[in-house]
Amino acid sequence: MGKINQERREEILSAALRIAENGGLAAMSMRAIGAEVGLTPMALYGYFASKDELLDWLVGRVLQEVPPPDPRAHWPERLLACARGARAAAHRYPRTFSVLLNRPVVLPEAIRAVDPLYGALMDAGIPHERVAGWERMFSTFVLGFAVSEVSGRFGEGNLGTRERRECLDPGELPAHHRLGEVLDLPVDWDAEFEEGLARLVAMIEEEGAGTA
Amino acid sequence: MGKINQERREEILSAALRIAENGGLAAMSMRAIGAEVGLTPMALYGYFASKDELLDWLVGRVLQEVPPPDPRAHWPERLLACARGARAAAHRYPRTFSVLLNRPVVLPEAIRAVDPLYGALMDAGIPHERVAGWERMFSTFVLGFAVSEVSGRFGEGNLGTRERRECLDPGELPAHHRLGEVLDLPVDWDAEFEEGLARLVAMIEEEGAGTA
DNA sequence: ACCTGAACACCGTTCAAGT
DNA sequence: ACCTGAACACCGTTCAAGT
Repeated sequence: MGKINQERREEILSAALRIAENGGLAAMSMRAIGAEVGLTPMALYGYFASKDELLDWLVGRVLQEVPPPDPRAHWPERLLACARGARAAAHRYPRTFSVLLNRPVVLPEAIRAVDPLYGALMDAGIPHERVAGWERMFSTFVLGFAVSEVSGRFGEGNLGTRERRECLDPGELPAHHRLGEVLDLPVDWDAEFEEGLARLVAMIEEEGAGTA
Repeated sequence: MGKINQERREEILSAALRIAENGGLAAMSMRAIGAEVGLTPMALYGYFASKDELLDWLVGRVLQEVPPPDPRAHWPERLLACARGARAAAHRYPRTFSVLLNRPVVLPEAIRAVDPLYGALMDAGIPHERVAGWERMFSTFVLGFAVSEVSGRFGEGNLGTRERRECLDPGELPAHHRLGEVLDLPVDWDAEFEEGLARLVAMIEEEGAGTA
């Protein structure tokens, strides 16, 4: 077991990432990945037991691109750095990033990515038994926002919203009708992300201060 | 165009949902769906232009199972009802629910599901131009939490966490090491969801009161 | 330790044809 | 309007074989 060429494995994962970003996750077949690195598809099974396992490793590959925060910075800056780094990775790999939310991650890379968050929350004064819960809140917001953004769930720059709204019975959509054109205003996604983040940090500070 | 048997369409979507829940999303092939409703796979293309479009409709099918809140209830209760209804749907369809976060939803059902949230936020006193942003925060939390729960991202009841932690260099995971056994405590997911929800509602109330 | 070729049981989708 | 059968170009994966 185990004595397999690690560099080659990284090379394969990078190829998979490249293919997914160029043609979408559906284009990322074992055959396509193999061709990209100059191998038969069957050769990949020497590095990954199945395509499913390859996808697990791909989660780790994406997580590696979220740089760990500077440990000398104050805890709010460390939280912000993790959050912004994760969102930046989502923008860099918009077609692949959603795997982070879809797969039950049990990789070393996942634990390694969480550790700085635990550290920052403890430094904020959060009681130990509540650190994991706050980390879940924080990462759920960050990943949920980032995935919604790149998957288009938030609407693609609100194009076409108006038309779609109007082809529905207005009596069925009273709130949309009351809001009207306000819904077509452009959105500053950076600002919205930062505002949510700031609120979370403020809540963490408050809970931390209460027990300091 | 358009004059197609709607009941049959619903029947097909229910069959698709059934198959995905029994065997996972990967088992939901056009062939399997066809067989489940007693049709050739090709017959499905009379109802959906492609499997991708069928998946879009499936999002609507799942959203239909989130009951609209009682419009006579106070706005916080309406928000809570929507959130709990969505999470309940996630628990009912754990293997299918993640499609809600992965697909750019442009269906009437999606707009219909959002309308009660817009209404509640306006009744809370949120300025009109900030209603959509608050709705995104709220639904991101609800969907993100629910998807993380059913996809296993939060850890499967924390089983095996300890072992996984220990096979990593403890010097690389200082925060995990400091927290130690606290990380193995059981989690009350209902309570954690409700706590996050309560915080959101409190924040909404605060912003609404500031401009009332 | 690493890779290949042929083969198996599947996919989504098109197209011509049937009622 | 609705459905079928045959066919095309793909899948992931196994297995025996090669170096």
